[in-house]
Formats: sequence, C-alpha cells, structure tokens
Amino acid sequence: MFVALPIPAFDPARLQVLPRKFFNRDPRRVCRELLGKLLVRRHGRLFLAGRIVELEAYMGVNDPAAHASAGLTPRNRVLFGPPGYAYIYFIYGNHYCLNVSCMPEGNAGGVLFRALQPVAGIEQMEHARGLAGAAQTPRVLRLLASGPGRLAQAFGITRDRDNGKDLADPRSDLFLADDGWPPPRVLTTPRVGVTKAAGRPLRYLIAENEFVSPARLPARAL
DNA sequence: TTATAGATTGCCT
DNA sequence: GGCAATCTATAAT
Repeated sequence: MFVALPIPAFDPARLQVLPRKFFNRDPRRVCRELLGKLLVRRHGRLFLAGRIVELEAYMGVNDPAAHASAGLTPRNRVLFGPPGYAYIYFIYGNHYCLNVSCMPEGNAGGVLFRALQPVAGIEQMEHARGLAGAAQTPRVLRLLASGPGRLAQAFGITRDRDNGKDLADPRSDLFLADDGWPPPRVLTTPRVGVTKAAGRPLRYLIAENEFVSPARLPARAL
C-alpha cells in the first residue's frame, strides 16, 4: 500500500536562515544536520521550498570523487572559497547540480543536494519540470525534485544565475533555512554515480522518506 | 587538436 | 535493463 505523505504547511515567517558557521564544518556533519532543513527560492512574494531529504558529502582535495581533487580551477573555485556559497556545475551536457561550500576558505569541502520533498510552489516546480497539468500523484510529486538534476531544474538553478551565490544571506533569492521541523532519523549509503572512492558511506538520507532519489542501495543507520 | 569520461535523466525494448 | 542526449573539463596526441 502506497500512502502519500501530507505536504507540510509552509510559513515564510517561521524561516530561520542558516548562518555561515553552520557550513564552516566537516561536510559529513553538515550533511547530517542539513537533512530536514529547507532549500528556499524567493521570487518577490512567491516562494519555492523543498525539504532536504538526501545529500552527499565531498571531502575536498583528498577525495578522489570530488571536483576539488584536481586542485583549484576556474570551475571549482567556489569550493575553495568561504563556506555557505553555491557551487553549481553542468554535467552530461544536460543537467545542473547544486552544492554548498563547506569548511573555512582554502579548504574545499562541499555538499551535493540530491533530493528534496516539495513543500511550497509546487505548481511552479511542475511548470519548470515540464509536468504542468499533471495530477499531483505521489509518483508525479517524486518526479519534481528527487534527483540532483531534477531539483536544480525545479528551482530554476543554473550556473549563470546562481554559481557563487551566498546561501547564508537572508537577502539572497536562494537560501537555506530551518523551519522548526524536528531532527530526522538519518541513514548513510555509498555515493551514487561515483567511480572513485566508491565505497565510502558519504550519501546521507532521511530514513523511510519516499522522496529520496531513485538509486536504492543498502543503507545503515548513522 | 582530438578523445573520453562524467557527482544524470528520460525514453526505449 | 540498455542507451542516447549533449556540454565541459581534462587527458592524450
């Protein structure tokens, strides 16, 4: 039996934008504590919001799977900058992916956003994803932001628009916030789609959440 | 200068 | 489950 989760109420007045120090830590710690928080896009009075349900940690120059492993380049320079900034890259000729920089300036840790549960602005997300007019079945809701490329498309995230943006600035149109949702139960698995350092359990997800991205791998409790 | 793999997705059988 | 799409960064020539 497939039971749809209720869509939680969304109240912009309750949002506490996460401070820079939140990101000035080991990416694994940031992953664990970022699960259950919100990614928010603001267009004037219109809000898009998604509950963060799946993340991956990238450990910097010593992580062979990380873009930072080759050292500082024009593409990955945001990762080497101060914590709390958006690193966006284009992959497979089709998709943008969103990361937030972690660790102090000079240390290139980062966290990849892999899946969100839509919370606000669902019609606009459907439009951005080419699913306008589709019934809001659990299956369609999952197609909106379950997957790194999908969530970027749902939120209109591109490199030109958002790379280098400060996600810890309340004045930003893209930021991360706490709305008081209780800390979730967290599982870890190996990262998806990486060929180097493939065994490390650096994928973090909310236990029993149906909005995690399609890849299903053996999980263990944190 | 050319080749190849890539932190993905969607459509095909 | 297989594979094409389609741009970029980096390696190989």
